[in-house]
Amino acid sequence: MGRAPCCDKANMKKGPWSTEEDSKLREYIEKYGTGGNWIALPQKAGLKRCGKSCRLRWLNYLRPNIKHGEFTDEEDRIICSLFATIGSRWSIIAAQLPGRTDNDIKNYWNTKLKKKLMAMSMTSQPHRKPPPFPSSHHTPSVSFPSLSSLYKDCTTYQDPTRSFTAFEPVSSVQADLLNNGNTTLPTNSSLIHTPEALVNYMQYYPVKENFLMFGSESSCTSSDGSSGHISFGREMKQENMSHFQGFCATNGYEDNHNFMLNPGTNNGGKNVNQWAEKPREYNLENDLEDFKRLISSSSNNCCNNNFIDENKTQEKVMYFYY
DNA sequence: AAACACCGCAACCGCGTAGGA
DNA sequence: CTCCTACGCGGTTGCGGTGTT
Repeated sequence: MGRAPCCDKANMKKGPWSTEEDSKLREYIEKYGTGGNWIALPQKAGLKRCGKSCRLRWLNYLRPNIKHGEFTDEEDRIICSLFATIGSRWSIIAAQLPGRTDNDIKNYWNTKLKKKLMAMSMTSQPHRKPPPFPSSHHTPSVSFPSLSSLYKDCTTYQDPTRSFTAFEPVSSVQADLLNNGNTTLPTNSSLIHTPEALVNYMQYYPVKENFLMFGSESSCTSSDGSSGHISFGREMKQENMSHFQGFCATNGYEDNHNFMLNPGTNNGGKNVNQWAEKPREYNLENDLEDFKRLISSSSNNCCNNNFIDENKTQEKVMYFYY
């Protein structure tokens, strides 16, 4: 037995919104507000739309002060940095960018920014042989060089209840979680103040499909990855923080070949907090110089001037190999 | 000029969760 | 405590626009 639909879809209009619908919705909300009830709103406003659809239209398009158009370099930097820190928590990222919606940022990331980062990675490491690029619903993997370009200042971001710093594990709670996994945390690993520290930090990231992993495992088909939302604005729950276990899941890659592959709390009934053998060997030491070079070469530019023409390098930018 | 391919964005879908009954 | 409803989120889809052949 399936989930009950949120509304009677048979009588609901779908697809693009007309200007008439837009103005109806805007006028109603400006006059009466949402009333805290999106389900009832469309009927009151005289719209043949699902409440969810109205909400989305309002939040993503009609709401005042919505910013459309080009993202600035600063916005790029914030997005990348936060993505590296917390993964695909678009609503949280959007909260740091006034006027931007989570949908906007998500689209921007998927269609442009990710490619920019990949392109930059390729220009930085042209000798690398490309592996297959993960499909779009796979974990959003951020390459190290791209992060290095964003690294420069460990920006601190705010949310309603706390602040956190890019590359900083978002909560100390994870230390407890990790210790439960028979691992010893590197002490004082929560902040990275130098490029070298960042490189060292990389040793603690799990690896999947030859990609370094940052933030959450958000492979996220809706059935396996969307659990454990971070409840910013409310007290953080411990299980929610398990997404961040990937930040420092071992006491050193040389000592521990296990990697946290599924840091989520629920993986569709499959293994939870599963430890698995490191999928492949990699020579981090050989890459250190590359990483450092990338850091120094790109630390002053975020996702901008160093980017190559994505249209002309599509073959390249679809791959990144570390 | 037409056909095809690609891209970007708006919108939809389904799930997890909060909160009230 | 359980159930139910609505909300919010993140992943995915589909369409229209643009570029390429």
